[in-house]
Order: sequence, then structure tokens, then C-alpha cells
Amino acid sequence: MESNLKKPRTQRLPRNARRAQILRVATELFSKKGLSGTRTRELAWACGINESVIYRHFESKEQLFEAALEAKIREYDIPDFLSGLDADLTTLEVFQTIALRILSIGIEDPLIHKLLLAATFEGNEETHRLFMTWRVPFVEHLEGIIRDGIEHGEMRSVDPLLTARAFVGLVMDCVLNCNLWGELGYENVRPDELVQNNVPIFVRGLMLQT
Amino acid sequence: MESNLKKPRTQRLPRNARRAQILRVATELFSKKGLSGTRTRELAWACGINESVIYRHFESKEQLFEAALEAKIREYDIPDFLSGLDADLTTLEVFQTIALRILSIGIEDPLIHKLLLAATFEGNEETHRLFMTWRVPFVEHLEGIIRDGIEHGEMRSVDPLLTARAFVGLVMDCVLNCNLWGELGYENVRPDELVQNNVPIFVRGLMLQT
DNA sequence: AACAGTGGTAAGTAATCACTTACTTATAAG
DNA sequence: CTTATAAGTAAGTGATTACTTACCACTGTT
Repeated sequence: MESNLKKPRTQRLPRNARRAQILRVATELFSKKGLSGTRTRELAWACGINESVIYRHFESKEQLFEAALEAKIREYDIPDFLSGLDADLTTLEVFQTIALRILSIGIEDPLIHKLLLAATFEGNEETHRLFMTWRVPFVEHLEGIIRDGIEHGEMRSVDPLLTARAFVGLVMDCVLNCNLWGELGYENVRPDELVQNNVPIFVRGLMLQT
Repeated sequence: MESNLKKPRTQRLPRNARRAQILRVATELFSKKGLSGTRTRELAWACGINESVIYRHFESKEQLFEAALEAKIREYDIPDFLSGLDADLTTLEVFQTIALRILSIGIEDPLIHKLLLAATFEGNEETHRLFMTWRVPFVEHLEGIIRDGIEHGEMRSVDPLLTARAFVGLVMDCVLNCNLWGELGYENVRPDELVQNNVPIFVRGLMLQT
């Protein structure tokens, strides 16, 4: 009856809470170091638990990565945001609202774009599919707007798909600038500053008459 | 005196040739799988040599990665290209020429952008610095052009730095589209097609009068 | 022909990896 | 209080990692 009883180092958590914690910490590590750069050992240590606990919740590191990515994308329901856009907005306002949304998410939650980048680089087919559920809705929505604009004689006859992609790319590259290379001379800028400067240039070039 | 003499499996190469071969194969693997995803064993196997030979030429995997990145960037002398641009070109033509250059390099040599992406994700301070030697010259050159354009009353009074970054971002995102996500519904498009569609939109939005 | 220099190999090394096994203990329902 | 359930731990597992050591053999020089 000596003091052989082992004291638990960490507070015992119910299943859902522990799973959520692992997911949250994993998202942070994966977005910093990528999939193969993140060690399960340091993930467990960061959670204050033993490595084996991770495997009570996720069957493998890869599946944990997929779950982290999916949870991150689910945080922001893009189709819902797009379908909820006010129908009375001008073309410029629509483009600005969408750009601001992408920039705000990217700057307030830097993890998502780094995680998406890791997914495109190290991910499997499933993570590639998840990546597309993030980017494609923006492109398709804008493609539709541009197509309509051309039909109604408001916009120049550009290629709707290429143009929509270019706009989304322009905005998402700003996010990468701020997140990834922010420490290297690319100082942080406010989302609305970027929107006010860049979106009108693009939209003016797209419309037929000012 | 039995047949104990070992036959060499591979052709013996002079130092420079072997080093160049390792660098070339490493560039390919790193751009496909990233730094921590590339194994020295498979690199050696792909070169047809023993692992230890790699370490006769490069002191570590990380240093090999830096060397590969630097060599890739050196292939394209951007400052030289920019300073050699014809002074008689119109603003639209300058933007188009620069965009075509970025797109052509990115599409004809997909390794460079993937390698740069790996560098931003897994690299150290040195590889980050190298990344900037690729992107920054484009931005600074365009920033100067836009600043002049505003001073001469040809362009709207935008923020020259933000605008230059946005344009470079727009173009480089197209490259990522074609390279990284090309297999997933983003079919390949020709560089000149992208230039013809996207650059005029941006430049028209930038100029004061058509 | 002898030799030095070096490109190459075989067979390691210790460390680290993702993941597992066997076991302990907190919690909550009856 | 008893007991089933599950959250937790310690201590591994074999595989794989980047990198090294000791040695071999090809080649150009003299």
C-alpha cells in the first residue's frame, strides 16, 4: 500500500471535448509544419496527453489531417454566404463583399489558408477534394455573375470562368502574402484597405461603361 | 582470385556531372513531395547511385534543398529580363509581357513554383530569402511603372505597392491553378489565353482614359 | 607500371517515426 | 457501494530516417 498509485498529469476530459481539443491543436500544428512535418509526439505533448490517446479518436495521422481540414472548411459555410448575398447590391459591391469575406477569413484565421496549402502539397485525393469545396463556390458564383453581366450588355465579353478565377486568385494571393510572407517585408495590411484599392480596378476593367 | 571483384552498377561520372544530376533529380522530387516528404534513399535510387554519394556533394538534405531552389531561380534572371524590357512598349504591353513571362515559366517549368511553395512551407530563413528574390523584382518593377503612371496623370491614384502585388498575385495564382490543381477540373489553358483575357481587365481598370 | 586521388559501394549507426499493447484509474449509472 | 465503461498511461514495436564509416576500383599522371 505504498504510494504506487500514479497521479494523472492531465485533467480527464469527456470524449467530445478531448477530440475537439486534439483537432484544434492538430490544425495549428499542421498549418505551421504541414502533414509530414508534424509529429504525433509533439501533438500529444501540446495536448498534454499520451500519444496513444490520439489513436483513440483518429485512426491515423492522415485521417486526423483530413478531419482537421474538413472541420476548418466547415467553419465557414461558403455556399450559404454566397446565396445570402443581397440581390440589390451593385456589381462592384458584390465583388467587394466577396473579396472582403475571403480576406477577412484569411487574415483573422490564418490557419485555414496554410492548412489548405498543406493539403494541396502533401494531401491525398480526399484533401484535394476538400480544397475544392473551399475555392470552387467563389469561382462559380462569380462566373455566373459575369456571364449575366455580359448577356445584359453591362460587361465586356471576357471569358467568365477565366475571369472569375483571376479575381478569386487575386484575392487569395493577398491572403497568402499576409499570412505566409508577412514577416519578410510584406507588412500586414487591413482587409478593407486591400478591397478598396484592388477590387475597383478589377471591376472597372470589367464593366463596359463607367 | 575468384570473381570477388564487384561490378559497378552505374557509370562513373565526373564530379560536376554527378552533382548536376543529383541537383536535377532532387529538384523534381522536392517539387513533388516537399522537403520532409522526399527521402534521400529514393533520391539516390532515382540517380542510380548509393546514398552516401549525395553526401559527397551536399552536406545535408536541407542544404541540398537550398541549392536546388537557388539553382532553379538562377535559371531565370528576372532583374535582367525586367531591365531589358523595350522602353517603347505601351502600358498594356508591359503588363502583358511580364504576365506572359511569369505564366510561360510557370507552365513550361512547373517545378519552380512547386519548389517555391515547398520553400515557403517547409523552408528555413535562407529559402524564404530565396523566394523573395523570385517574386519581389516583379512587384518592384510594376510598382515603379504604376507610380510613374499616376504622376503623369495616366493612371488613377491607386496604391502602387498594393496594386503591383495584386497584379503579380493574380498572375501567379493562375500558375498555381494550372500546376497544382490542374488535375481536378481546372483543365490546362494556354498562357497567351490567360494574358489576353485577364491583363486587359486589370490595365483598363488602372488607366484613367481608354 | 605504379601510384594518388576520388567516384563509388556495402553495411552499418543512433535516432526518430507512427502506431500498439497491456495495464491503470476516474467517472457515472444501478 | 459496486461495477461497467472508457479515458488515461508507460513502455514498448518494427520500420524507416538522415547520415557515416570502411573499404573498393576506376582513371589520369608520371
